Amino acid sequence: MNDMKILVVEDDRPVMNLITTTLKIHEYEYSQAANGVQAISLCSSLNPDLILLDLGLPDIDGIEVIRNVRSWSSAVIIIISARDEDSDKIEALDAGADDYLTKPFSVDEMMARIRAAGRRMQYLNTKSDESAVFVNGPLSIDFASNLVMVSGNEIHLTSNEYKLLCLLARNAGKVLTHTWIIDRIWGRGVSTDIVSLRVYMTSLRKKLKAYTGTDLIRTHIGIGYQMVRAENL
Amino acid sequence: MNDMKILVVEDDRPVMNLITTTLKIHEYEYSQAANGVQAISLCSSLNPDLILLDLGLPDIDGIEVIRNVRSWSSAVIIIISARDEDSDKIEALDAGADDYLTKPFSVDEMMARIRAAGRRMQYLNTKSDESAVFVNGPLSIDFASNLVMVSGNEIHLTSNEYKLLCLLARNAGKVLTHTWIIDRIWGRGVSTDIVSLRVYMTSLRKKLKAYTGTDLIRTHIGIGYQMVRAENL
DNA sequence: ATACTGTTTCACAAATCTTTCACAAAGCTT
DNA sequence: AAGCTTTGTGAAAGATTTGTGAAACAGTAT
Repeated sequence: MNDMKILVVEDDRPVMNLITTTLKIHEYEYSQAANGVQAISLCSSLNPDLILLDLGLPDIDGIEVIRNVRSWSSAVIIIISARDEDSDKIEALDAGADDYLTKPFSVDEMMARIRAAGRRMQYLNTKSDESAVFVNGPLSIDFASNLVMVSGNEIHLTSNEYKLLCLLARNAGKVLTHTWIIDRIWGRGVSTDIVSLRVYMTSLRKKLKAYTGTDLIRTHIGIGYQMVRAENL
Repeated sequence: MNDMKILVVEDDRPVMNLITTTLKIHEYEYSQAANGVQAISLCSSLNPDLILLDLGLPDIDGIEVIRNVRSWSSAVIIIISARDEDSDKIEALDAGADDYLTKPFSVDEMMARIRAAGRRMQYLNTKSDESAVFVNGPLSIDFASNLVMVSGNEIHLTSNEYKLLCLLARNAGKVLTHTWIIDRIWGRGVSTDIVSLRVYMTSLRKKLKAYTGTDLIRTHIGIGYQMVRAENL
């Protein structure tokens, strides 16, 4: 039995069945909600560790559900959205969602995300957020000393590169949208283009890959970037 | 050779081998103990700088080992715990452990934490031990007599230059921000500009480089300065 | 007062970082 | 597979930050 409580929010019966059957097979403990009101209510009574949330609910807007839950829960939120809802997806991530699945999705993919989220959860719990040292595979960041090491070799990052890396690292596993990142590096409302962000991603990646072949940063086209935990790839 | 004595306390042979092999590769000096009694005994005779301690020992409770050692030693204690010893982990941190690794852990992560601990340790040691002589490549500083030597030649520094050098040396390896340095040399809230700091950096560097080609001080644009350890460049 | 030493300021050169741009590469859509 | 969109990347242009010599300033001893 996996020690993670999951709340599945989905109004489409067949999809709900597919999900719950899969969760059952993998021995996860789960509850179900078919609409937004029920989701929020169940969420507060069950306090789940992870929420699988379909954005297209019949009553409340999925984004509102995220905002509501995020205001008091630190559960990992994985949203489920149809392909042509890219803008909703971004809004959801900015509202506090952690990752997403695009319909139609494979159950393998779903399970992979859930496992990754489980590790992320555990990481957040045990590290109590403000650990002085961040470690992910060959990468380690000593926040106290402003030092970044790859495979034991110190690498030099510019101020913006370092900020970018810290954002990704402190939210490892989570998908960060372009605008979210830009807001935090250049400040809200600054006209800086996404083009600069791309250039920084290039040089950051180049430096991180100097001593290892692996690229810990994944691109989500049309959405943003994500640092993947080494054990998930 | 890294100048840190490490005591590894682990009863599981394969894990012990993994750890010691890794330490050997990175040229750390280490000793081994397979149980709590041995650990405490070796600890008092060797007085290690860092202890890697598995919580699940066959004889004494790991927490007791920590309490015992902490009562007289200031060694950095990094505990190794299995996932199901999570509550013990908290107790261990309360008892005086400094950091922890959860089994299974990667050797990369272990090394990152050991290095971080090393940096912290060095900071604490040199800070409290005023009579220590700092040595880094061709540079040596005798804090007791305020004597600075480069390649065996005594050099004369002004008061501010000396303060600056001491800050860098006592935090060797660490990146120090401009404001941090300024606060410490001129006092907090003093309006002294960063321009002066630059001028001091120039003259300090000039004097340090008088007898050696190497520049031990690295500039981090937009951030501050760092004294790099000679073995790292 | 003068010489001496150390500190701060200033102006400009040098180094480095940031942004922009053009085009290649990769990813989606049909 | 073709066409369109998004992302990656090297290089140039632009903007900032640093480095440095020299001058102005401050304090002390001669």
